[in-house]
Amino acid sequence: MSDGDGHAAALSSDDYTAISAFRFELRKFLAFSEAAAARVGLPSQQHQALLTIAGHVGIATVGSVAEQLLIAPHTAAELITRMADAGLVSKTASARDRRRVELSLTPKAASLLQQLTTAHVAELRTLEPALTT
Amino acid sequence: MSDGDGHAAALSSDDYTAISAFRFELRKFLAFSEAAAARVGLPSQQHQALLTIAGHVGIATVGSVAEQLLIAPHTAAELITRMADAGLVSKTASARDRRRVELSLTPKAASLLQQLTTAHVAELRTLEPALTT
DNA sequence: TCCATATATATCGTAATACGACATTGTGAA
DNA sequence: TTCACAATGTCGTATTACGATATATATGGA
Repeated sequence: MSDGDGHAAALSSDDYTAISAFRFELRKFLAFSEAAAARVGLPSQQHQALLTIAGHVGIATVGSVAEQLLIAPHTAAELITRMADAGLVSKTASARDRRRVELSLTPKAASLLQQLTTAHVAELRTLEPALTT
Repeated sequence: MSDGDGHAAALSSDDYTAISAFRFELRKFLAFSEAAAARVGLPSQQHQALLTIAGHVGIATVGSVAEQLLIAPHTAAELITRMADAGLVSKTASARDRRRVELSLTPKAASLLQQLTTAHVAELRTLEPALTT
C-alpha cells in the first residue's frame, strides 16, 4: 500500500469519472457485439459459445464451453441443447469417455461466426485506443 | 480491403483461439466485478449505476444513467427505483425541470462504491497485460 | 396565450436465461 | 465389484430488461 492507508483509497470524483468512462467503453464494445450477433439471429451467449468451440484447442465439449464462458456445467448443457436445436452445433458422444459430448460447428454456424469475427476485429481496432487509456 | 476479398477474412483456427482468449479475459474481469459486487450485496447493474452516478459530470439523472448503461430510459427508472428502495440513492425532483429526477448516493452507497472501486483498480492492474495483448 | 408535440419518468405484463436442486449415466481406483 | 466422483441433463424458480402504454412537464410556434 503506497498511500499509507490500507482502507481509504483516496478516490476523487475525477477517478470515478475516469473509471466510469472505461466501463462505458467496455459496455459499448459488448453492446456492439450483442447487436452484431442479433443481426444474424444469435443471442450473444450463443455467439460466444461458437467462438469458444471454434477456438478450442482439441475438441470442445459441454464442459469446456462451461469453463470458457464461466457458467455452470448444467447451464452450458442447456445452452448447447438450444444451439443444437437451432442447427448450430452437432453433438457426438465421445468414444473414449461416453459421458462426454463432443461439439462441432455446422457449416451454417461456421459461416455466421466468420462474418461476426470479421466485424469484431474491425470494431476492436476502432475501440482499442479508448480501452487502453 | 487489403486482403483482396470483401467477404472471406481468412480466419484461421489460431485466430479464433486468440480472439476467444481475449473474450475469456474480458469475461474473467466482468465475473470478478460481479462477484465483488455480490460480496457487498449488490447486483452488478446496481454497482455500475453507482459508478456512473458518482462519476457523472454534473448531477446524474435517470436519463443519464440510462445513457451510460446503454439501457432504455424506462429500464433505468426501474433500476433506480430498486436502488432507492434499497437505500442506495436518493431521488430529488429537479427544480429547473420538474420532469427530471436528480440522483445522489447515500453515505452507505458511497462507502460500498469506494470499497468496490479500490478492489477493481487492483484487479485491473493485474489483468491489464492479458487484455492488451 | 394556448395547444400540439416532444421529453422524462413510471408502471405492468412478458420473455429469456442462469441458477439450485436433483437425476442419470459413465469412469476409475481400491 | 463397488463406491465416490465426474459429465451431462431436467425442471421449477428468480431476476431483469424490454415493449406497450401512461402521466407529468416543457417548449415552440400560431
